[in-house]
Amino acid sequence: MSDAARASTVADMKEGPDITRIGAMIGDPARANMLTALLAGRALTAGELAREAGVGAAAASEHLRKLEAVGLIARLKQGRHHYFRLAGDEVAHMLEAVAGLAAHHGHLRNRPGPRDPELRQARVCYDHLAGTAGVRIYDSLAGRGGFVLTADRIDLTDGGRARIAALGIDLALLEAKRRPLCRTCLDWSERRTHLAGSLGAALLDRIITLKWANRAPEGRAVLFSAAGEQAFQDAFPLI
Amino acid sequence: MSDAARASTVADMKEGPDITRIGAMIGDPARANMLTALLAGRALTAGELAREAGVGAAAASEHLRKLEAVGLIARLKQGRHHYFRLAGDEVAHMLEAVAGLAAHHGHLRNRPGPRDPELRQARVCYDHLAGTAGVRIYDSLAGRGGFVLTADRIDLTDGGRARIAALGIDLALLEAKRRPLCRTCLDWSERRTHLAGSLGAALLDRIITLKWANRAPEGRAVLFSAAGEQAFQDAFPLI
DNA sequence: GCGACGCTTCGGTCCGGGCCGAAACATCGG
DNA sequence: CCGATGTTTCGGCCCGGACCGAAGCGTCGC
Repeated sequence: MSDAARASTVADMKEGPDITRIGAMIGDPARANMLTALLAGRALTAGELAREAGVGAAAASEHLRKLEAVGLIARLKQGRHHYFRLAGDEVAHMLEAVAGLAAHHGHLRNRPGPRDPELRQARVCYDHLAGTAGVRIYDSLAGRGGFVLTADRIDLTDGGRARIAALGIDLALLEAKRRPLCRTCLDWSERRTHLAGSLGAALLDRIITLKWANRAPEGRAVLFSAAGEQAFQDAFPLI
Repeated sequence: MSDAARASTVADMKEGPDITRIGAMIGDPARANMLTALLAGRALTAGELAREAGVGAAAASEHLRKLEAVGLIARLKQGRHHYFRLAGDEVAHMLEAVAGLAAHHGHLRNRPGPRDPELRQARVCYDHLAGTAGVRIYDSLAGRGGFVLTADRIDLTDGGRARIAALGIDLALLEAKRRPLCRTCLDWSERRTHLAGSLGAALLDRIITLKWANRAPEGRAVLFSAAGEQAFQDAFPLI
C-alpha cells in the first residue's frame, strides 16, 4: 500500500475534527514556548518570541507562520515589527487544559523557577485572573449565590450582578458584546475552575485600574500590594 | 551556543508545566486517530486501535506505550488482549477542547455515523455479546437465580442450566472443553459486567444461529431483527 | 504437550521537518 | 539616497521518530 493510499484510508476512518495539526503545533518545544509566552495576554514581536523559544530569527519566522496558518495566533504588522497574540480565549482555554494535564502527571519544567510561587498566587490567563486569586473570585461569587450553574452555562443572579456593579463594572456594556459574559476555565495550579469570559477580563482590568495589583513587567505574574490584597479579600470574602 | 546551553537557557525562561509531550502525542496522525477512537468511551484492544490508526501492530504498540507513559491512556491486560481506554475525563475534556478549536478553524471530518447507537445496543466482545443486550443476559440469569457468585467463580444453578438447555445449547459439550464455562467481562459502554467464557460465546453463536440477529459485515455491531429482538427479550426477561 | 493468536521488542530504513546562514525584502532614521 | 534594524525566504544539513518485518513472549484452545 502506498503512503497516499494509506493516508486516504486513514482519513476515511477519522471521526470528528482533525486534531493533528493543532497537536503538532503544541508538540514542538519552540512553538510550545511561544504559546506559553503568549498566554500572558501581551502581544510580542517575532524577535521577542524567537528569544523566548530559544531559536534564531529564521526558525521563529517559520514557526509563527505555521501557528498563524493553523489559527492559534494572530499577526499585527506595525512598522517593521510583527506583533503576535493568541487568536482568542478559546485558544487560551485549550492551552490551559493541556497544561493542567501536564502538571497533574508531574511533567513539570526542569526548574520551577523563582517566580513559580507568585504564578501560583496570581497570574494572567490570557486576559483574566488565574491562580489562588482567580479561584477566590469564583468561590466567593459561587459561595454567596452570585451565580447559578446550569448544564453548561453560568448565569449571574441579581445578587451577583449587584456585587459586580459595586466594583464599578458596567455589566450592560459587557453584555452588549458578542463574547460570552461568563465562562469557566480550569486552573492548572489549583486544579479548580475560575471565571473567564468578558466578565473575567473586566474583573482583572478593574483590579489593575484600582491599583490593587500590578502586572509584572514580564511574564504572567500579577503582584498585589499589601493594601490591594486586603481590598481584594474584602471584595471577595469566602463563605 | 551548544544545544545543551540553549536548552538550559530555555528551561529557565519557561513558565508553568511542560505541554510539549502531550502536544506531541496529539500531533501524530496515528496517535490522534487512536485518541479520537477512544473518545467514544469504550476500551479497545491494541489490534483494533492499530486498524483505527491505519498502522501495523508494531507501530501501534510503540504508540500505545508512549501514550500510556505520558498518562493519556490506561492499559488493562485481559488474557492475551490489551485493552486501552482514556486515562480519565480530564483527558477527554482536553481532547474536546482541542477538537473544538480544530472544528472552529479547520474543516469537519465525517460525523460519528449511524453505527454508534447500534454498537452500544449490541456488539461483539471478542467472541461474546456486549452492550445493552449482553448486560441483559447477565441480569436476567442473575435476577432469576440462574447462577451463584462465589469469590472468583460463577456456577450455574439447576434452574440456570435448564434455561440454557432450553435454548438448544449442549452444556455437557461446553464443559468437556478446558475453557472456563462462565466468566465475567466488564462492559465499557454500560460499565456493567456481562457474561463471557465458553457459555458467553455459545450464547452469541446460538443467537446468530437462531437468526435473532446478524453480525454487521464490518465492525463489531450485532443487528437484531424485530422478531429476534422480541424472542431475545422473551428468553431473557428482567426481574 | 502442540499450534494459533495477540502483543511487544529489536534492527534497520527512510522521510519529514526543525535548524541555521546567507540573501532578499521592508521599514525607519538620518 | 544611505546604512541599520526587523523579518521573511531560500538552500541545505541533519537528527528524531514513524514505520515495517522478523523474532520473542505470553495466553488461549485443543
